[in-house]
Amino acid sequence: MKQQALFKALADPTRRQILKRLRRGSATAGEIADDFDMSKPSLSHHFNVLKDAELLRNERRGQHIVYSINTTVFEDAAGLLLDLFGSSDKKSKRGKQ
Amino acid sequence: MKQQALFKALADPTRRQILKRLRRGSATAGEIADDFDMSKPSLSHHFNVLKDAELLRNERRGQHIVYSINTTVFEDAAGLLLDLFGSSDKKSKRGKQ
DNA sequence: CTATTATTTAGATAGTTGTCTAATTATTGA
DNA sequence: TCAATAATTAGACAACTATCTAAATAATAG
Repeated sequence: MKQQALFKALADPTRRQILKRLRRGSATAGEIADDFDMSKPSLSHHFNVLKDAELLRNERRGQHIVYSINTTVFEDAAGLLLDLFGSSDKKSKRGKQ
Repeated sequence: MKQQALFKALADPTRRQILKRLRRGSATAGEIADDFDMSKPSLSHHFNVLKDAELLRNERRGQHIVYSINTTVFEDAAGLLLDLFGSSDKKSKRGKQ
C-alpha cells in the first residue's frame, strides 16, 4: 500500500467526487466525464492519480475503458487514520511512516 | 468541519508525522522542531495548516506555545471515509461534498 | 528597560499540481 | 482499409505549496 499516494489522491475534491460517482457502480471514462464539467484529459489525469493510489481499477471493454472502485483500500485508509489518531497499539502495523 | 482542509492537511507527510509526534503528548513548537530536520518557520506553516483543519489546538503558556492534537476530528475523518467508500446510508450526513 | 528566548510573519523561490488544447493510440463498423 | 468513436498522452501554463532566510512580535528574567 502506498500511503502517500493514498492521502494525496484523497486530497482533491474532484477525485473524491469521482469515487462517490463510482460507488453507484462502475462506469466508463466517458460516462464519468458526462457528470463532470471538466475536459476528458483532465479527468484522465485524475484517474491516473486514483489508480496510482490503487483506489481504482480499470479494464478495457471494447472501445471503452471501465473504471471501478477498489473498496479494499478502504481498510487501508481506516488503518492509516488509526495509526495517526488511534490508541497506539491497536494494530502494530507501524512501519515506516 | 472543513472537509477540504482536513484532507489537504493529511496529504503532507511532515504533517502526518507532526500528528504522530503529538499523539505521544502535547509539546511546544520548539520541542516539536527538535524532532524535525526542518526550519521552525516551515514547521510553523504546517502547524497553521493543521490548525485550519482543526486537527491541532494551541495555547500560549508563558513564552511557549503548546500544541496538542484534537482527536475529536478523528471521527470526522472516519465519517468522511465512510462517505467515500462505505455503504450509502450508514450516516445520512451527506451534505455538500 | 533591555537582553534573551520562543515563536510567528513576511517575502522569495523552486517544485508540484490541476487544467486546458492538440495530437496520438486503440477499437470497431462498414 | 478507412472513418468514426473512445480514451490517453504530450506539452504548456497559471496557481498553489513547501521550504528557506530575515525580520517582527511576545514574554520573561535581571
